[in-house]
Amino acid sequence: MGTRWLDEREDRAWRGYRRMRRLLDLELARQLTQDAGLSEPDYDVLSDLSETPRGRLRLSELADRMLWSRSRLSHHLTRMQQRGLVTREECADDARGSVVVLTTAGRQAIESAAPGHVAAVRRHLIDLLTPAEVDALGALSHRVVDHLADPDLRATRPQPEA
Amino acid sequence: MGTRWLDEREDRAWRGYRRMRRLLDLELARQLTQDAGLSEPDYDVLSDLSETPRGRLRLSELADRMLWSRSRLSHHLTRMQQRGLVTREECADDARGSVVVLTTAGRQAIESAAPGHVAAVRRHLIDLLTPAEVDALGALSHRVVDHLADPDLRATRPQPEA
DNA sequence: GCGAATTGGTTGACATGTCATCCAATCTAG
DNA sequence: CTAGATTGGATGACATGTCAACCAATTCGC
Repeated sequence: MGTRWLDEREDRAWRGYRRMRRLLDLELARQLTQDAGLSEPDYDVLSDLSETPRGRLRLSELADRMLWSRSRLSHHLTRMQQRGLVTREECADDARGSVVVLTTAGRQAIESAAPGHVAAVRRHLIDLLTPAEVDALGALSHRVVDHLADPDLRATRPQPEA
Repeated sequence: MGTRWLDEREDRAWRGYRRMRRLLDLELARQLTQDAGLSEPDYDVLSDLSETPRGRLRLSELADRMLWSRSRLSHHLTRMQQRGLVTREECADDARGSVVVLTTAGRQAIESAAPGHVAAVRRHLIDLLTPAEVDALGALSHRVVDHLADPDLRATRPQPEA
């Protein structure tokens, strides 16, 4: 069977998406390090932590939310720990587990970084879109996410029933 | 001045975009390594090279197209060179320069990887979107790219006239 | 209970990316 | 022409990410 290549409009969307991705990343990373001394991964960790009631989360729970491997998170946390942004505590329920805890410095870092970061996200993305485009992006991305999260739908051909 | 945080729909779009990014990356990388033994960066290098008439491009020209630093590209090329996918040749016009050349093996690699890769892009993204959404994504991403590429527009406040 | 399988997390080796520096070739101004 | 600035690219040191192996605590089957 011949390959269905991308037609002109599909190609335009795909190339545009990848270029946008890359440029947006570069700019947001630049802004973050310059204004707050944080990398994007740092920001994401702190941000997810700060959204929980007391700034604490099981390592695996945090990894799942971020779509990171436990290994990656563990490595990253040791680095952030050395900079005083987070600490690890032992887990009461499960002696294997560890709980990641936002330090005061970490809380401060994310709180002072957030306004500038959000402003950059607005300036370089959100505020450039019409309301309809914002909704379209929301709808389309969630559809893609749901699809990728469902192992059955992800396969090339229909899967045998469970 | 208070921060203009993202409202619910903007937040939904922004989070969705980032999750989509991540999951799509993971899946496409998985598919590429598994089916073709290439990483996404490998694929991009080969792809850009193969789009030129004779599979040759100045290193800096390639770096610019890919939005990579020359350093990154240079490192990556030495690795790809060791695997026999590309070679470097001296540049006739400019003795400092070097020309990146697609080898036969490199050409073969991209040609055999492309169909599966495009199919994955379709399956996990393009074919999940309505034609209107494809166009919207194309339009919006190009707008963002143009904005980020223009140093004047990128700044927080209006720049002084040139 | 108890041994086997599983899970949560860490670690080390290695691949990849970034940053600053360096060198040689080119360009520019006088 | 030629000294100084700039450019194209390579390189080494270091930060980050991945993968496989590992260890200890938990869970599962019986």
